[in-house]
Amino acid sequence: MIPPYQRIVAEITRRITDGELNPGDRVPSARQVAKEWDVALATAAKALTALRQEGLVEAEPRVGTVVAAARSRPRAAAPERELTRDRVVRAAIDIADAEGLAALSMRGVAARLGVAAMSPYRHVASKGDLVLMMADAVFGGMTLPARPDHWRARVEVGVRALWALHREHPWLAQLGPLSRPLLVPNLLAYSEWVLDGLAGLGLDPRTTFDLNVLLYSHVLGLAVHLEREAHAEGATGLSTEQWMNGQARALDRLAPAHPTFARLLTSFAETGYDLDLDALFELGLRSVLDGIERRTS
Amino acid sequence: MIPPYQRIVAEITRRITDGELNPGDRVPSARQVAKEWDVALATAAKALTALRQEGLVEAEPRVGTVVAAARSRPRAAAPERELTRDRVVRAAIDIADAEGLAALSMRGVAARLGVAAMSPYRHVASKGDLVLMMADAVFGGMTLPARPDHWRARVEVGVRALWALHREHPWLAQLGPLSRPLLVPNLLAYSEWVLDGLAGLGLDPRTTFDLNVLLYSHVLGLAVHLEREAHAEGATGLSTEQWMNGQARALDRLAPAHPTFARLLTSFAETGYDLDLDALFELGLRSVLDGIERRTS
DNA sequence: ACCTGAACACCGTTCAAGT
DNA sequence: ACCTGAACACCGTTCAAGT
Repeated sequence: MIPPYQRIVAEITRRITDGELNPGDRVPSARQVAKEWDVALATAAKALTALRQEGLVEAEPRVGTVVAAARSRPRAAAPERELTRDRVVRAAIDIADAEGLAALSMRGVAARLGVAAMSPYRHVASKGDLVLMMADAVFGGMTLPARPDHWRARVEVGVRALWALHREHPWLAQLGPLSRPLLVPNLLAYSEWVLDGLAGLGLDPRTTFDLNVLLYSHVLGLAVHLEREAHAEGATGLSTEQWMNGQARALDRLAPAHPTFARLLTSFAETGYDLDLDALFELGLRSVLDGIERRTS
Repeated sequence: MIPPYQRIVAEITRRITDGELNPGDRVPSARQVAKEWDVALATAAKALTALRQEGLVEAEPRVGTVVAAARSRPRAAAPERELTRDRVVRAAIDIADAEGLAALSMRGVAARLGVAAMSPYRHVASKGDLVLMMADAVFGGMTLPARPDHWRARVEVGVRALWALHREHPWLAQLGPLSRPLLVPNLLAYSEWVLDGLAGLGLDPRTTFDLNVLLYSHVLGLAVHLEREAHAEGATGLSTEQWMNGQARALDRLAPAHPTFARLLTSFAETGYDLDLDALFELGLRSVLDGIERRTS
């Protein structure tokens, strides 16, 4: 008995080798696979993951899953290249960027690098260790411009850079408070920048630290939505809009008990409602900094 | 070859049956177990989990792990009580409250209820389904007082209740944006409350929805810290203070590159620094509401 | 029909066997 | 000595065998 996901893998492999699908072409999404083969979304996702690990397809961040270029296909090749900690960390970041932190496994990292399952363990102590190194690596790539003079401009620049980093790597929001920053040395550069800005206010050390945490939390709270937005569609197989349409009947039932919610929601019937997280980020940032300014003046 | 964690289980079981440890007494913490048996913290935690699943010990939320009362010990007993969806969901909430969402497993739920591993599946479709039901159950228990007249008081009361709920059930922060609230009907009651408050401002529907998301994110961003705080000690085996002391040398090395951070941190040398998340929550809430008020006046 | 044990395809990690 | 396959103790979930 061949498991269903292997039948899907075999068929998509055939389409690629037969030239029905060419490098760069989108392969069916998990949602489409689920429909076409009449399987659960989890099974469809598994099939796509298997194809990805074989190097036949690649997750193109803002496009979907596409057929890999022929020369990148034998990913298990190039075994002469030495396995380094850096390559392990970078492979893990690639996986987390494309598929989320939940899809990151030590075995998956090894497969992506074409090495034995245990080989990464020569370079990282554990999965938790690897995740800290991933965070350190992306914080190390954070770019902060020339230091503005005014405290508020300094803080804004720093927090915006943190938000931009979370946009690029939404899995950062799943790491938690990083309350022990010395384990992620490159996070210190960010903290130093913001604390330096806040220090311009001459508040007591405790309040200064607190405000740094509050601003970090503001980014975190909104960034949590980023990862879910990126993967929610795959999980339910529906876009927010489709889902809203489908729930219209349920909404009618709920309307009597939730009049304000229902009234507001119906006003989105034509235009739709999509969350502008960037605007919310700016609104929250401005509000908090205004609040600080009012407190100290 | 007996796995190390089983040796630990056997020894602690002996201490309980021999009366060295009595109901209500604290058993060694994961940290203490790790030290006493010279094993990794993961192994120690595993031993305690096994004892918990046997019903010999219980996680007492703000105390630690204690010996269970004799009569509650044969937890696998009382099999005559029918397994219901409600009991499955409640057992899962208990586990998540005591040990975090990461420690929640379908098999663990079944073991806690003394039923076969597959029995819970007769009442929930999947683990994801169970988690949604858990969220719905705790949102259903959320208490909102009489409706204040002023819009701002209404919003404050609602958001504070949401924060209180996250304090009680920190795993709520791991659920993500819950951007499809109809799947968690009881969350709608909260949204309705806050939207009703915000509607008092007469803003356009889009901004009203946005502000609801911003306030929700504010709670989420800070609540993320709650779960980690609760479990960070177990994971590293050190309190924040112990850890800070231990890192003093590392700090000295980093001080030249991070002068502001180092200067602020040394000022905590005697008093220590502990995050007052409740104060930060209030500060952020006030700032955001002030910002809204200023925008609309 | 209802319930559940066995099985499958995963995990992270340990450890000893291979080179 | 360095590397890695086999093994262990888990997962969530499917499915067929048991009652």
